[in-house]
Amino acid sequence: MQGYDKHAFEPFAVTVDLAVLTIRAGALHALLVERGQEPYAGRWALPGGFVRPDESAEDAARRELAEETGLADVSGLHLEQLGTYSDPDRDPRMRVVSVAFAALLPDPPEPHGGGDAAQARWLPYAGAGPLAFDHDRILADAHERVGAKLEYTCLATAFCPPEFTLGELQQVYETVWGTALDRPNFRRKVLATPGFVEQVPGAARLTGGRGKPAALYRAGGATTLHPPLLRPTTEGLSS
Amino acid sequence: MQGYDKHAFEPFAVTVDLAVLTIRAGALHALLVERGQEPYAGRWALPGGFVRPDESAEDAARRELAEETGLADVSGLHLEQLGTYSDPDRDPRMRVVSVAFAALLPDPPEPHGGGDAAQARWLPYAGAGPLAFDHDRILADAHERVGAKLEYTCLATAFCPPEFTLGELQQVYETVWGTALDRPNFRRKVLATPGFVEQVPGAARLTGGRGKPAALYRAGGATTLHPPLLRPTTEGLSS
DNA sequence: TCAAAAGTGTTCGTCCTACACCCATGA
DNA sequence: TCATGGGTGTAGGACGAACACTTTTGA
Repeated sequence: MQGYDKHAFEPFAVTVDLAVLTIRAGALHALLVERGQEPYAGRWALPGGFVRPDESAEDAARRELAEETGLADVSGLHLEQLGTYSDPDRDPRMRVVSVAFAALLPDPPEPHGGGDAAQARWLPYAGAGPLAFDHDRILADAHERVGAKLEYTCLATAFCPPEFTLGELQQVYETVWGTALDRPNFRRKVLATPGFVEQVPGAARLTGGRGKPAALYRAGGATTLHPPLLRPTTEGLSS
Repeated sequence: MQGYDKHAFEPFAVTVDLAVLTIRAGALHALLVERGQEPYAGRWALPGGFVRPDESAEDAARRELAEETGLADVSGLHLEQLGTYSDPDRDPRMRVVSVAFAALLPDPPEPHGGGDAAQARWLPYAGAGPLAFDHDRILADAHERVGAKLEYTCLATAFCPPEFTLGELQQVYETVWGTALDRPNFRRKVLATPGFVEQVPGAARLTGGRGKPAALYRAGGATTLHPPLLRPTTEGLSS
């Protein structure tokens, strides 16, 4: 640990990769870009890019998120660091260390390739692979992380528009977890957690064309969920 | 995203920082090194170092862990990526992106500075700060992460020697969480989780000099804890 | 015989689960 | 009037919190 010398070490490129998730038509979708050149030409990949000299990885991720989605304001979107992928061989061209992020957004606006990348598209999570580089693993890690955080945080509202019904909120859980939930119990659980959601007074909306109009809710101030909303026995043990 | 050019971007240094935690004398301790030079000369810092060209961040972290603790075999220790800290100003000398790891180990052997760094020492977690760079935040994030993972994983055994008593396991929880737990209930909870611990047949050990000898247990094969062992109401809400 | 620590039993309340049932709306 | 989805009620069981109690050791 003698004095730093900018050339005492092999230079690393530092990038960000984004696992941008949303729920469309009852299925989990991810935002992907098609690679035009080698390596992995023609394969789908997570959007991402270099971290610039004057920004943090978080800054870079939000910048890329805005560029790739084409959204004017991404400041309210949930963006969370997933982890860093640093295998020496993950990019055959050179040493690239990538900080991966998961981003969650509500109703999916069709993206336009406003940024430097090729056209980005929403593809169903199931059957999206195989992706370029180690992006299959990053995307799977993002799914796993989000699924786990639904249990003990109020994250689910990040998938919903500003005003949503409890049925839509439940669909978030069911889609990410891939399981069905009991509606009455889900409803009670959510409403019993102070600050998870708050009702929009007097508002209601029809959902499936038919049926009773559903009351509308907004995300509340709470971030954690005590007690947690556990997904039905992932593994075959107790309870 | 034209072809990569090794000089098209500002070079980044990539390092690892380690939050090495243990429990000594009923208190959480962290392994720290004293800085000899500016910046932050004389301050304590987390051990760490550069990621080498041919290794991943995980490789580098385990290598540093061996060097700093002086342990011959660190392959069994719990080592987990915490996150990446990439604020452009976090190191005044140059752009350093650091991948932080949390490591957990049982009974603390006094480290010798076998590596390149100055003597590393175990300091109590409480009152360790202020540390150099953003290491206060990294260390706090490690504590928070470990505390949270105790709830829903079998991580606590990583703080224990190969054979331990349930009382010692309970001390891990109480020390990390800073709360007292009911012994009978803790015991039942742990034993009711298949694969959390398995009893060493016939073995027993005196703990406090007095009292009934405690049965010894080994870590089991399970990694997750269903249902979770929640810490007593962190925040003042439901239940 | 006392203190200390391990280990067992029991009670009581709360939460979760599972259903059955009613309400409002469009076709 | 029927299908569809929102919303309420309720009985039973599992689980956790609290605490009394027994057991085994060293002093």
